[in-house]
Amino acid sequence: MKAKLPPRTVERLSIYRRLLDKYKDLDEAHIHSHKLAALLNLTPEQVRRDLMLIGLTGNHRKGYNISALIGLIGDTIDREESQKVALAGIGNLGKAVIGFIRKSNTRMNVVAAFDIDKNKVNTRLAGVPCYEISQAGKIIHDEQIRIAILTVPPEAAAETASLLLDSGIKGILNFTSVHLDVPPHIYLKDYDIITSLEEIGFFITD
Amino acid sequence: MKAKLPPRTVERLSIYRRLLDKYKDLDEAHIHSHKLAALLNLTPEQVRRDLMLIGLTGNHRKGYNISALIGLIGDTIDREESQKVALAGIGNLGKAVIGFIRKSNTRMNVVAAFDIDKNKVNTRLAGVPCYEISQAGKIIHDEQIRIAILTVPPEAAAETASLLLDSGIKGILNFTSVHLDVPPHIYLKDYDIITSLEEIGFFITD
DNA sequence: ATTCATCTGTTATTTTTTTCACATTGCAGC
DNA sequence: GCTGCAATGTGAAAAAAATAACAGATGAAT
Repeated sequence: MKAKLPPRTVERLSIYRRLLDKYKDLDEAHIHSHKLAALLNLTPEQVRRDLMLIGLTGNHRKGYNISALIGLIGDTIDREESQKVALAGIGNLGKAVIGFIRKSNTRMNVVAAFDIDKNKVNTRLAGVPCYEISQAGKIIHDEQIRIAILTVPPEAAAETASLLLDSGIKGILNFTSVHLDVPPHIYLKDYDIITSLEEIGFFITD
Repeated sequence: MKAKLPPRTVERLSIYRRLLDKYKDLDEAHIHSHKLAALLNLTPEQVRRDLMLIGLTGNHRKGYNISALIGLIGDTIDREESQKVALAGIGNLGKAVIGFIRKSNTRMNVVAAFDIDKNKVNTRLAGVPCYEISQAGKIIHDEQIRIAILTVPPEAAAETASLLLDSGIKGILNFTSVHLDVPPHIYLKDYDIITSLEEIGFFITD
């Protein structure tokens, strides 16, 4: 499996799944591309194309079977049963992210959190054990964690990132506004709150 | 001014400015597209084209004048001196976002925060006054706030969003994983942490 | 059983975004 | 003042993404 999919499609698949997860308890067993598109401000064509790309075939009259859809998206974008994630930086943002992940029913699983503050260490945060950052190398290696979330202050970003990469991390979700210099085989995804805000500021119409 | 720019370009312009803001204290007065591109994992062509689109002309030998660049980006993507922003939902995430914005030197300015929790109300959070959500309509209207950040729990998302829109908000940065149904003239930007994580999970290579 | 409206699956088209390629420019060094 | 290297500026090409268009399928209605 695991065909080469466009990044945008992968993003949307994740969104479809999460939306439909809430939907599946309702009466309907099927959903039309129109409906799904309307719920997500997309076009029906876009939805159909995405589902076509993962090989899902819907019923020409009833639409797509919701549970089949959820299952196939899982087969396509998930890896093992659950993927381990480390989080570095237990501030407000770090805590918020842990809470988010825990509440969602993703297969992403935060198994360790790190900070330099010794007061935060050796506790549990929403079930996640917190360690001192100096132990990150060992724990990430031992637990074979591949994905890290970076929520440290900007001044610690570069150093922490390089520590994470040395420990075997392959993908980073970077919340700091610092631009990280990573080797090409590392998947880096930046999220920059200020940029998003300024984009909104530019595009809103009075 | 305010020509029609591609959304991606606007995003990058915001990033250029923030990066160079840190740079401008250094010795160099100019920067080459190569250098800027390398710092941000972009291509030099992309940088040059973005700058071309806003009408910035660099020196063929020395590159782009940093302060001219910062100034012109400001003229292009900023509106007035500062743009007022409201934030709804003073949890960990809300606090983190307020901190982020305050530390960055953007012209975006969070002038009011709202929550239902009466304990959080009538205090100040990093200088931002906190009000009960019931006052949002009045305050947003009186202060002519146009942009809102939504960091409430998912179950309150739809209701809060519609309250914000009724109060005159034109653009929303949505951190809840709930999909909001907004009229076409509203600029909505969703940010979905889980989706980003799952995207990383899909694209990392072992 | 047949018609019909409507939805899917997919090819074609358009639009957007990125990359390529290269003529042009400006400064350093001779 | 030349000469040449190393930038920029930009049209053209390519790639990626979104949209349109429509043939074929299917269940509902008659």
